[in-house]
Amino acid sequence: MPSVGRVEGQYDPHRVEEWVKGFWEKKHVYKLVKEKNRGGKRFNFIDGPPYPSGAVPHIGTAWNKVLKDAILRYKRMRGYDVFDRPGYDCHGLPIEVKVEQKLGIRVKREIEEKIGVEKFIEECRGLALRNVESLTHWFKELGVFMDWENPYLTLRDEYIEAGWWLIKKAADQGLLDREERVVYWCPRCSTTLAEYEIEHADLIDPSIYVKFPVRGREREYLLIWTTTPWTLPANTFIMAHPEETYVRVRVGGDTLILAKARLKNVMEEADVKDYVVLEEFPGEALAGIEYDHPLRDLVPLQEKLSRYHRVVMAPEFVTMHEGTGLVHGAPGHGREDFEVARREGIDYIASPVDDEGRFTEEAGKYAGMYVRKANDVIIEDLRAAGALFHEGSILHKYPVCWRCKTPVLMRTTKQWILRVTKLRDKLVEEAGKVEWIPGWALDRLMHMLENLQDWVLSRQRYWGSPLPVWECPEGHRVVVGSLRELEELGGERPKELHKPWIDRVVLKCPVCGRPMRRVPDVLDVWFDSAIAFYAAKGHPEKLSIEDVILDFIVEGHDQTRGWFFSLLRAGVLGFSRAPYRKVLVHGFVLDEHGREMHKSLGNYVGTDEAIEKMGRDPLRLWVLQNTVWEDPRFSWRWVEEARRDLAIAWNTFVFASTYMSLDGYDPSSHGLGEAAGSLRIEDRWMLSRINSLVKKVTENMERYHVHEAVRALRRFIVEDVSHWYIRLIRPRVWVEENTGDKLAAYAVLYHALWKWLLMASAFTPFLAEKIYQDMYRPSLRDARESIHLYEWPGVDEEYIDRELEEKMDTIRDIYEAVAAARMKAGLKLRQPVRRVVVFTSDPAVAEAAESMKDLLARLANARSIEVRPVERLEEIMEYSVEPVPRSLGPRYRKLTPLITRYIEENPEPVARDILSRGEHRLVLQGREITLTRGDVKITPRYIEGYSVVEKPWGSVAVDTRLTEEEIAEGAARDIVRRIQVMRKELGISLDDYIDTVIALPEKLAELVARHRDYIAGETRSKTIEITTAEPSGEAWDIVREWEIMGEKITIYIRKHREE
RNA sequence: GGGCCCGUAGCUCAGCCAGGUGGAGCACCCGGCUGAUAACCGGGGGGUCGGGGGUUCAAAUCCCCCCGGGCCCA
Repeated sequence: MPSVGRVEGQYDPHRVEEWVKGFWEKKHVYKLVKEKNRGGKRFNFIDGPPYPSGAVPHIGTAWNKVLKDAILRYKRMRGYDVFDRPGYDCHGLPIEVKVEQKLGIRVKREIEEKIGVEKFIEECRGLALRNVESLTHWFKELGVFMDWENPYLTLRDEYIEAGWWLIKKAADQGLLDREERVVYWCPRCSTTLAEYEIEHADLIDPSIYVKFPVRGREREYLLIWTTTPWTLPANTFIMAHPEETYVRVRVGGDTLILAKARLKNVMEEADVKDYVVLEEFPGEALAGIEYDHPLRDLVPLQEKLSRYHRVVMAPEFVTMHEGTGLVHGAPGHGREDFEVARREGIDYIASPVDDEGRFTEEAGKYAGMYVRKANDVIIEDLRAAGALFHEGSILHKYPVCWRCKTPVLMRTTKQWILRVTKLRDKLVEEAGKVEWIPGWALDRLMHMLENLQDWVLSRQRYWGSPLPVWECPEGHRVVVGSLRELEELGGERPKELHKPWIDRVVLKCPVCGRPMRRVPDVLDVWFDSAIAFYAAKGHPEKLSIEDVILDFIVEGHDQTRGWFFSLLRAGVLGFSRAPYRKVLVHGFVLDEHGREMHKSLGNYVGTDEAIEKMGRDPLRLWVLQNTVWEDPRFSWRWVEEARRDLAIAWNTFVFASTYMSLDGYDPSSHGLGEAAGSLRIEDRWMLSRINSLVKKVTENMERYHVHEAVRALRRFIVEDVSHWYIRLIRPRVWVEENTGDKLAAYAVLYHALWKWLLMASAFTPFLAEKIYQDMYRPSLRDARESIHLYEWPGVDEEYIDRELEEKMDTIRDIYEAVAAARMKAGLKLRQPVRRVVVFTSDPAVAEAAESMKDLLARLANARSIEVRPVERLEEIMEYSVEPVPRSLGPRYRKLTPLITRYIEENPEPVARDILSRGEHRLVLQGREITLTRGDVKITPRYIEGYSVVEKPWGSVAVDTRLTEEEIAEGAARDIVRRIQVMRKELGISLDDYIDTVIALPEKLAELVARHRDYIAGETRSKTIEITTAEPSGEAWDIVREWEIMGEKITIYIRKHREE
């Protein structure tokens, strides 16, 4: 006959988790879980690939994976066949940089010169794969059930090939193009830098105001401000704001043009006090004004540029926060300038700077100078030309190379782009069809789509997917969509698709027949992850649309602009659809002060450390209970708190399983059906609560409010089960015989805990598994190998009784008042009292107290509960009344003492009349006297024998008058408790018997003796002696002195041995 | 500089969408309880609901501005 097994010992996460880990491994539980739903309804999910630059995941990454795990476990429990392949984003500069550091490479060209690309690539791959392996280890440690044997890796040939397909597809639509772009450039490393390779550092730079002479005007100048004098040789135009007001100002013999809003600041900075505003006019009026470059004689390039020199309107780039309101435009050195140049139809983009940051011949006098060093020379030349209005310096944030901290330059280069701007309307439409959780994620994305830029695909690096474009000397171009096409074009399949092997593949130009070589660029890593939605599964030609469109993804809110956005672009490019249906956004884990976690700040917490210190389930519980889309603050204290709550959950199961197994409880023969006739009100309450809980947790999981689901589960086990239900059923469980009453409690507890455990298995899978194996598995016929092979519990609507749940809340409230009233009276809960009176005029409270009288009496340890309307509170009140002579004296003069005495002798009627009617009339010495509120000071108090506590809905009074019988019972319970403490100290098992002697003074002995049988029963005493003398000199296991009701008593116990 | 999010007790957060007497847990102090006890129960101190303005009979809640923090971008 199956019966409930036993959960034992204190909750030790590491002990539990190590065991469970081994169990899952040995029994191949993940595989079994997958097989269970194979072929069922699909849940098409994909893991956003983390970047394997480190070996141990950040705690925020742990959250990311655990969140996915909880959701996928839930979906599997709901019967879905879940696609759960994880992935890694393996290419890119961060890995290249680490390898460069390892190999001692300082400049990019050393890669080819010293190491060779082949070796370099091998190193990059090695580093990526090692980190992939390590990260996978930690994700498994966290209990994340994903297909760790088959992750998708962006470095694999099949993956790269899948990417080629999309580029070909884009090219076929005319969306692949090549054009000049302004990029960040590190002059020391001779390379472009992406945004994420830029840091901002405090730097001191020149801050100069330069006068550009207006063509055809005498001593009239456009005044501009710049902190990068080295960009002046490439000046092409000047930008102004059409809607701002500008002024002509006379300074000395010069006329300067600048924005009115900046005038005061500029003059103050230049320390010019004498200036006269000649004219105000709108910025619009400046449009088209031509000027000459002050350095045109020194810089040959300026000959080419002079035809562009005029003022153009650029409201989006001209601010009134700094500068002069006239902005020097050098499209070769700035993105905004570049944009304006394009808009203005300027086709010559000057960028006279080489790879190492030196001026080229075009810059004339400055040729060969390192640009930042040329600043001083340029300033002197400006001064000599009479063009320098003011020179100062500025401390500002300036972008620097994250690797060598060199200030970066902006420089023009040719880059390959995807013209996604042409797809904007479709992107907007598709983004709107997706369900975003929370909704504001869509706002973010839409904002970005409004400012949509073309996608710069190419990078001049090594470790990346190769751009599949080949060109011949005639300028003919092919885009290769697959390896098959490569071979069809006369190429030989290389060893692998990375550089340098792919660069050796030479094709034959289909137009002119000449050899074609590959454009040496690699792809932006965002392109790699963008195609994961299909590339993780294979080449798109072999996939159906249902394979490709994801049901659900979840990542951090930084990915709105990252992965969510790039997936959307790739989805629309490749399939004219958003590639996902629902997107959940999660937050960032900050340190306990709300700052970002950084290794350099010393506030970094790794997953390894968190697991080691706190355990996996506590960590999981903590991360999962945080509001999904907000940024939680990490502190060890919170994880510790989560651990403590799990300990309470664990103890709940220890309690249940201990008694059930002791009694050989078999749920299959004494289940809820059998218990139906014996259910007490608290049982019906518990059944209602657990089903309400299942409903609530399910609803929240369906809308991906994981934190609400987790909080509800946590609250339920701690408060409803541990703190309340178990407390209520405890006495029933202590009964030795298998009464229907006890079995009903078992059935309910067993059932409720099982449903809870099933739900908890999605969130704290280790704890749930261990409890299942220890307690539930032995009790079930056809038990499954693992708890993770069960379905999500259903809701038994017929058990839900909202009214009962509300009533129980009221009972808890009343009970709190009773406890407070007892405390005021110094009556411990063990001491029975005659009665408790609930005074209320709230029908709901009265109804609850009335209908749950028995339960309330048990809780309150009262012989009876009475419910009365609140007016009758008066019956247990009395009033002390003091006359107020200051009020009486002036009115009644000599009568005052008599009135005073009257009041003191008749406090009750005086108080009642004044309180109820506002006055009390009396006749003294023939004179009618009316006492009102001001004449007396009334102090109400409760009569002796009651301790009363007030609540918003009424009052609760505990009758504190104890009879001898009640005192005797209290004493007996006191003694029972002492003996229990001693039993526990003795370390004997729950079902052992003892022998007991209680030695105590005569006056107590009689009282205690009345409850001799009760004491013996509760303490499992086979023999019990109540005596006033010391017992004979037999051997006792424990002897202890106690003080009860102010008297010394001595208790002797020993383990009972059968003769 | 822009977009989005967050700001409520010492700490972490609920309450806000659908306005109606500000809550929980933790921490602290006092008292109690104890056969799941590193637990639990009762009481206490603790709040300009980030600041200011507006709408309203009524604002933590709705609207506007500002400040601080986070993410993304410039």
